[in-house]
Amino acid sequence: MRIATWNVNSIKARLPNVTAWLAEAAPDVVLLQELKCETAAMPADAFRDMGYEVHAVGQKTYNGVAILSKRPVTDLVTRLDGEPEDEQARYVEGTIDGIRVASLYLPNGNPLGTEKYPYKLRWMDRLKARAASLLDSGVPFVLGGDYNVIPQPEDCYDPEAWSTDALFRYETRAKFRELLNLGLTEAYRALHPAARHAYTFWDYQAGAWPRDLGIRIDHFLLSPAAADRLLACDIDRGPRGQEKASDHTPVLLDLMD
DNA sequence: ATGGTTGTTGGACAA
Repeated sequence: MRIATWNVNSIKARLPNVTAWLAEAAPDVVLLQELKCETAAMPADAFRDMGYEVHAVGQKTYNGVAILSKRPVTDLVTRLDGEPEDEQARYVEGTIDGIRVASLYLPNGNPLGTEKYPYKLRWMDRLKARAASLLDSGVPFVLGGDYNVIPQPEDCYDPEAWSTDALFRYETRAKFRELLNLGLTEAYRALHPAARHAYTFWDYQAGAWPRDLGIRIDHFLLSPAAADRLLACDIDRGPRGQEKASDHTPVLLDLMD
């Protein structure tokens, strides 16, 4: 099974880029983030025409996640437990061929000193609780998406400059490690321990892309049973260099069938 | 040190 994750920064603005890339990369499952549209406004027909089921969880203007799948998706979950008043569209999860697969958009958390950062940390606690529950269930699972977390200094171009940012500060990385220490495998780093400049996001500003000033924030976290089936995990920088690109580029995961 | 960009939206806000 081939699974892709991609923060598209508006599915409407990115539709030609996304459909062209899907035709070439041919993933069985696609995890999208930052749809920036309401659920009903998701351009689902474009993906159905390519053989995908479409399961979007959207809202106006901000956030929004989706799972596209060539095989049936069952038992959909569309939010994380723990904060019933939270209406941000950041999580969707379903079962595909016996694997629980989630598309998540973890809060950015900037600027520090506002409610945004505590919200990010609480959201990470809620995700950890969900992962613990899935581990208890024994089902293999893959949590993919935009984590808005730079795990290690080698995952950004200038660790010193990022040291006080919500994506990299110590407390954020510690929470991410808590998640990993449940027993999850971060697929890209597990397969490419020495990789440098393996970025998934480059800011639109200040020539970040041509200068390769990026960060690695889009990840796949795998349960032990899913990690046993890990074949490959790679970043495709191609889409970031195209016209009208998202500021993120897709990451691909291959699991043994 | 500031400003630099893109998307949604029709002035900021988010990233």
